[in-house]
Amino acid sequence: MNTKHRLKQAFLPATFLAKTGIGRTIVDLKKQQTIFAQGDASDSVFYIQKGRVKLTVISKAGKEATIALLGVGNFLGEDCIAAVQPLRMATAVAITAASVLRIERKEMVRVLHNEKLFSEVFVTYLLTRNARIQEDLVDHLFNSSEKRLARTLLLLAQFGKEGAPETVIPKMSQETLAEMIGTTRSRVSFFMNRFRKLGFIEYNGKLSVHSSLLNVVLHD
Amino acid sequence: MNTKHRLKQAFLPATFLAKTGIGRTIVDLKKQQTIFAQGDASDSVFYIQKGRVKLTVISKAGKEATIALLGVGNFLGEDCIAAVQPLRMATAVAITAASVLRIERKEMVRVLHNEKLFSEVFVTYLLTRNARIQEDLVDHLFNSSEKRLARTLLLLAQFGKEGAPETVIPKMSQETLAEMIGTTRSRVSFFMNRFRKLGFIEYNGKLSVHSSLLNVVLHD
DNA sequence: AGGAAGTTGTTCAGAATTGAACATCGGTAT
DNA sequence: ATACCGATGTTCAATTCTGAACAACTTCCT
Repeated sequence: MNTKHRLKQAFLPATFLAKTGIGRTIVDLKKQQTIFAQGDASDSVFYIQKGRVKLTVISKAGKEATIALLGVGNFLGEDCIAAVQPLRMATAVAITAASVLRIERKEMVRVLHNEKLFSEVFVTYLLTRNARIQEDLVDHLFNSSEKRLARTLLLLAQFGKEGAPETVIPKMSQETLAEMIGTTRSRVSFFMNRFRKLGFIEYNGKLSVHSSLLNVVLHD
Repeated sequence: MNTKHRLKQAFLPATFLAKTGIGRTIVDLKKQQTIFAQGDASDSVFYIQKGRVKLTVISKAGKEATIALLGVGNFLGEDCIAAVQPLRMATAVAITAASVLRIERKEMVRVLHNEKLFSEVFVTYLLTRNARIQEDLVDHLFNSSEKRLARTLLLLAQFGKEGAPETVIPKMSQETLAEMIGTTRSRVSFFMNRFRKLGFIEYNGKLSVHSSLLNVVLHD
């Protein structure tokens, strides 16, 4: 394998995102560990290789909102690339043990600039993420908190992979669910029990979501 | 100027986005004209050169929501690049006379792939847009409709340019404002009058926003 | 086992929001 | 001018949501 070929290999996205190097280090995280906090200086991008990460924002009034749950293959803190905002706009916390690749801003810019394949993957990622956030926004514009909860549960059920008709959802407190859909915990508790009575979900230790929960979202 | 130099020139983003060519045409639009509609086949991206465009979504229940107001320098319909979703997820309507560059999907992919500078500009655009949508979402998670209206008016006031302390906002019906912040027209009417009585805004034919409106957004 | 701490089920009064109705006020087409 | 139409101001009952409280239940620690 000649040098040129090795160089090219090194920059296939999958390869790049799995290897350390100049400006790239792997960071292992314990459950509950903070990756960065709202207000921190923002000079690196992360790529999730293992585990799950929660993105939250805290308002002036001190309320906390969860704006995204990210998993394997997602980027994190990518806003810093555009360098408009040199501060983290949200807090990122690992909600399971996790492993992330930390890429310094300069390195990220360099690679984006020099490697077509990587750049392509990243653009696709941004477009997908964009679409998802936009859907969340539309959800808020149209739906009641009951429907938003139903939608969130359905999305979480698909979170890992292609869905079996009933899927188990990772442990998640009602408090967090409330933060995600923008309501209060008591409301979440109320609706969860409603869904349970109607047979849309089940739980004792694990939470499983039936496809029948779709009725809540789809019905006028 | 040799051929190579001309070729390079042609792909500086500003140049590219101003010129027609294979897979690129300029489309002139009258006020109220539709660029694409929710559900249409999605095979091109647009770049706004002149005018303003409204992006709306219609829910199953038939309600309409305005998810973005885009101006010069914004892209439109870019989700089709990732090709995950071959259908338009929203409707785009020119709200002033406008001029947009229509770029076919294939051409867009080609240029993104071949032209570093263009790709860089586009990534920056996506990151900015991402941040903006996310802010909109956070706004919904935290704020009451009164604050959301105030925020929207302030953003509209900045819409064109760097802000004079008081800025005139383009004509915009209360109905549209209601769609943007996710509430009812009567609520918008109510708050608009409140803001007026408090001296935060003024209007007879034109609507001007004072910086004092910030108080509404900033106060606990 | 015995807390301590966190999570969940439940209730409720007060606050905010919705949806619909009706009156008013320019425009503007005939 | 008259009639019509869209946009706006205003009201109100019904609905939904918030915020706070308290008890019951789990988990985890020692």
